[in-house]
Amino acid sequence: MSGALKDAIRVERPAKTLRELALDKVREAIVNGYFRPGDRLVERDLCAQLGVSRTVVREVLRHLESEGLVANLPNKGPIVAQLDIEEAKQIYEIRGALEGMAARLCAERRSPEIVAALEESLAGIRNSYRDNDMSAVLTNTSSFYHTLFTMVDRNVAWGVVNLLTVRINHLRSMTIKTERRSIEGPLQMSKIVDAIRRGDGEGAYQAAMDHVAAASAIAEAVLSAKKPAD
Amino acid sequence: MSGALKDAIRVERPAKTLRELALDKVREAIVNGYFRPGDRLVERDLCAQLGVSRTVVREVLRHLESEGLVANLPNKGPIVAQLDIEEAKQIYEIRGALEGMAARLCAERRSPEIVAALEESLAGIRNSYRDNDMSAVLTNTSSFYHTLFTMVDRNVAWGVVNLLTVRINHLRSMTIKTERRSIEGPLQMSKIVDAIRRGDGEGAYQAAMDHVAAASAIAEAVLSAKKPAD
DNA sequence: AATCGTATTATGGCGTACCAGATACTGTAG
DNA sequence: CTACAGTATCTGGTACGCCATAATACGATT
Repeated sequence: MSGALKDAIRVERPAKTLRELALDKVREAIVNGYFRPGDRLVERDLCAQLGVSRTVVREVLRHLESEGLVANLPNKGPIVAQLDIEEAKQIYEIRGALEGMAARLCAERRSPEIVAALEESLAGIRNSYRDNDMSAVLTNTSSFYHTLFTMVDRNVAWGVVNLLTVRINHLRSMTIKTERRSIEGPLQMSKIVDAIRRGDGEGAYQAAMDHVAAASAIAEAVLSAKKPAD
Repeated sequence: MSGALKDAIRVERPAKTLRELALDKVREAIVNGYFRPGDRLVERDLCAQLGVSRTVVREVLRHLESEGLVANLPNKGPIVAQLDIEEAKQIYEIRGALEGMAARLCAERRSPEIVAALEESLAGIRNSYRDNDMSAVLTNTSSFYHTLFTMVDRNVAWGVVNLLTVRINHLRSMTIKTERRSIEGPLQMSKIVDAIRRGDGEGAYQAAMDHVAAASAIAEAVLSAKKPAD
């Protein structure tokens, strides 16, 4: 049997280790608010809730810690990381720089496939907004940026953006619910696509920056309006 | 006792857990080449070498995995991550974008303190080159960028850059050994400082981009010259 | 009654032992 | 000399136990 083909019939295994499953569960639980920022994450409780051993739980906590989703208080143990407004702004800023970079690269490549793929994602976002399916808005937005990065083979930058994005996920879900966002969001994204279509690197860069800047502004408003009420 | 002062007399403790110590050890061992890319990291061997239990070793390996220093082959276990040239280029590119951003912010702030701090680091680099102390070159370079980011309160971006940098550390130690680098490197960095001094945001951005672009080019040359000989 | 010391509890940090499943290695029988 | 079975190796995962520390509750002493 010669190399290239032997993968074709390879039996697909679950392949996910228990640890990875647990990791996803806990991350999701944090991201979608089941665990609130500041909540303590007691190892033995998590063992019970997840139905896995402490070893696995601890590895998961370590992993989330290095993702910035969990903070570890010395002698007190892990808690869900608090997101302060300053940090959130920085994350948006970084995303702007990287997404702008990717957008510029897409524009410079002048490939119709990229434009097509982006427009498909964009259509998905519009549909999700129309259907009021906010969770779908998030995943489609994610896929929009995913294509933006991967079409120009920037998987590392995409990884970084992803890593940062989970930390502000609850902010994201709040910003997209803002009234004007349902109109302005897709509009700004279509400006990115337009610039890419005309091969306007600088324009694409600016449009991408503008989009996250807008998101950042909304997030800041939301966050500063909420913290005092805490 | 009123809040702001109570930290002043706080007694500080060692606070480092065994896990953190082990993490640093292993990371350093990978970064400075004691473990080579592709080497298997057998858990029980590490236990013996580090003198700690498997629990700790496993958590450390998970952590390094999420840092990208260690890769995990399913059912075969962890190995030291291989750095392919494509990934290295992407990392340099991201650093360029972020360091350029930070440099621009520094320039726009027009603060003499920033310039002073940067020049001090730069002097340190020059001295280290003069003394042929390559390890000191690396730490001083690191401190140069550290000030670049932290002086404008961009600690998140600094974290990202740091995370990425460890992955290309052996490349860094090769690029700085290049003949011309000892002259051109500091020269390019002084251009960044100059632009910041004149408050030229765009110039600082470009200078920072140029610097990493040069590093990237050298790294690519080094890497592609070495891989075939492998 | 206020304060101080002590016991208890909760929890993380760490270690050990064990088992199951996958893989790599090896020696032997045909 | 090959095929196959057995074995060693290693990770993935689990269970359990011990110790240190922090917080809290409680009780004693002045």
